Amino acid sequence: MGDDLLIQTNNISLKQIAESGQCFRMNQISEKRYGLVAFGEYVELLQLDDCRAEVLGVPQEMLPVWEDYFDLGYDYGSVVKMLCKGEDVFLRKAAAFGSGLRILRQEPFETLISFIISQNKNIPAIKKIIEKICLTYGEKKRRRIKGGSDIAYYAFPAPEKLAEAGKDALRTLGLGYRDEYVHGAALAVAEGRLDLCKLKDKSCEEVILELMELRGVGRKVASCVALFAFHKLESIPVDVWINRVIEEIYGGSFRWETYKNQAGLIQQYMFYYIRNGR
DNA sequence: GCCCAGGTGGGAG
DNA sequence: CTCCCACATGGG
Repeated sequence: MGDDLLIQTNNISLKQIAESGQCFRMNQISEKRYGLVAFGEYVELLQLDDCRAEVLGVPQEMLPVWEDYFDLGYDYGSVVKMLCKGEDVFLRKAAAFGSGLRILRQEPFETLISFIISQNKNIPAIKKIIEKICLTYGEKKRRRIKGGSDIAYYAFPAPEKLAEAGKDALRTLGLGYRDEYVHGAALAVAEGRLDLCKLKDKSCEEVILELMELRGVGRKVASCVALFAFHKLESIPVDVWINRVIEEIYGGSFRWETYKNQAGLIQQYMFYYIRNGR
């Protein structure tokens, strides 16, 4: 089986994280329960109360990885408090509304492919295609979570699998014109031209520029990978929603420099609030 | 049937 | 530099 990881920290909301648009394989099962596939494992997440959550089905040796995944070492409470006390009315509301958000440390390759797919697509469509990719090319596994039934799930495929698949086969999954982008990125990683492991230690801007070498990866997608996989909190993905905030709330420009190493997190509060709050 | 989606690449001005 | 368009597909 596996052990269960009890997470005790302020500012954790599974609901908010699942709806935050940073991950695409975290799905609600029931009121306070979510299912998630990552690191080739299926786990279930349980919201116990405002400051406690539980990860069910974690193998012993994977405990540190999952603690890392949920970024337990970072004090989100202090950022929320700072914003709620600040003068920016919009950010005050945004931080209060999304106070349970966290920036996950997701697997780089999966994050890269996911956000290549995300371009010009809405979140439900993105999730559907990713699931189809996993179903078609990912390894099939089984797992029983305590108090649940036997679950079959599919890991996110390795770069080699998607590289071998070829873009014509990928097209049939509904990727549209993104087929060559996905295939090209998988090939670059599989052939070692792009070493995702090495990016981890580089600066935010270096990560973004290197990822932008890939065809189909612009600044927005690269920024998402930098933020949601490599945890570069100064990375600021600017999409149609953030542009909408800047236009409608801030009259055309926003001073990101004010928030430096928290800019990416600020961006996430904005994104979540404008889409789900007001 | 219509509009739009966590954009990008390419070209024109 | 900024504007503008095509791109393939599907959700609401």
